[in-house]
Amino acid sequence: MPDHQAYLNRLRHWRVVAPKGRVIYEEGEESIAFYRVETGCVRLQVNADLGHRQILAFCLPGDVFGLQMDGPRDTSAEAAAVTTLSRFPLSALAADTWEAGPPNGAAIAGLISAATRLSTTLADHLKGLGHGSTEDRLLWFLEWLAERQGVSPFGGVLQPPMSRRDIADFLCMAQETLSRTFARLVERGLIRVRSDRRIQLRPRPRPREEAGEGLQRAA
Amino acid sequence: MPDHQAYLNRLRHWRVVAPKGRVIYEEGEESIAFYRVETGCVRLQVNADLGHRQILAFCLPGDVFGLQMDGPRDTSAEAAAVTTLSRFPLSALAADTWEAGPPNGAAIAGLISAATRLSTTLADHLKGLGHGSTEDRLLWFLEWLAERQGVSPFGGVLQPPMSRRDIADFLCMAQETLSRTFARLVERGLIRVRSDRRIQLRPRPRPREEAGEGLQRAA
DNA sequence: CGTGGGTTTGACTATACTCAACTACGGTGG
DNA sequence: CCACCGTAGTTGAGTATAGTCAAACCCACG
Repeated sequence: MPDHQAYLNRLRHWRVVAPKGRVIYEEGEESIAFYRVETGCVRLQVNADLGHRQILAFCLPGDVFGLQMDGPRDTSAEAAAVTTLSRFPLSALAADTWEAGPPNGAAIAGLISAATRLSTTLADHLKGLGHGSTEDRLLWFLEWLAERQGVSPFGGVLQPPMSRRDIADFLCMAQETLSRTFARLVERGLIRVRSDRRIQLRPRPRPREEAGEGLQRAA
Repeated sequence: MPDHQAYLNRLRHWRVVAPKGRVIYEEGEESIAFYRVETGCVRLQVNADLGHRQILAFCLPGDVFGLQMDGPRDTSAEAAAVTTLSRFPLSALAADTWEAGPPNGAAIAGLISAATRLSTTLADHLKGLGHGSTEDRLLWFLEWLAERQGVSPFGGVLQPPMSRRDIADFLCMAQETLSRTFARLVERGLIRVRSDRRIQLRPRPRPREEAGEGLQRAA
């Protein structure tokens, strides 16, 4: 759907399939290719010692990641679920290998657009973490996922492709806290968790007077 | 110093000066130009209601920001101090306006590199916020600033161009907490705060055995 | 039917936030 | 020159939120 896809398709590339957990590249490696997610989910992350992880971004179908011209990777990329990718070797960006003639202004715009999109994603992430309680953060995440999966934020059913551990590391909270936060949202009637780990977003929290605790209801 | 600067200089651009607090652009505006910081400091931020701010990035001399081909700005940009900028209208990216002939592979690489650098910055920010106490976060910030200002992380003297309020909003903590955290670092001998708001980084925290609590040293 | 990973629950603690007052500094004007 | 004000920053007290450690749980899989 986004414009830049058209230009990417003119570059040399091919499909690869990554099973869940597969490492696409690791922090510190030299960059030799970039990728577009076709199906599944990739997480960009940094691994601190002792299993402490920080997930910077989830890449869903259509997202381009790993696009940097030089230098070592600043994150690792791993498949958070079984994933198919299009792999674009960086060498394909050399002007003489373009299949459809030399790049024009629009093509450049498309590439920059692709490169920029990750910035937007990261910026959104920072905004989401920025302030707010754990509930706010989780709701923000669910909303984001709803938008990306094309389901209504009111009543839609989400199917998160990533584990709860992943979500916790993405939202910068302990997985226990995430679990409790889910429970609280269920209590408040904002979501319903299905047996198969799918999540139904509930329409309106049914305006109750719980908000005004001190209020006396007129009899 | 970075490669992409050379390619940027071939684009049409001019200098502008922004006094402290000046708004360069605002969230939601259409993008018509991008910028490079020459001197001073720019903050990229989102303004929530009620003065709640979240600063996504500080741009120091050499940094390029605002480079996106279309769509509304996803952040505001304001001068955090008196700042001089180079302004590049987006129209300059149309191939026919290049002053030194049509773009080549290297030029494209340079532009993508410029676009990518912000991603790296945001990624670093996420890593910094990720985990760690307020002390960790502040130390990470000071280290970053030291590197950007080219002073030694051991004994160097920093001159933060931004206010403490800005730093607090950048590190996602209340300004009171930031103040206390500064105090704690001073107490621990890690930094010294000069009268003119400059900060001296102290060499070594005097290696104590607190780190290896459980370790037995072979006699 | 047992094993194991992913997830949930419980009890306790610590860290950082809120509200609030107070201080230090710089500029402005009488 | 000094009094005044506004902004930026600090300090204090109390509280709440989320982290840690630990154990139970559940479901998929062999």
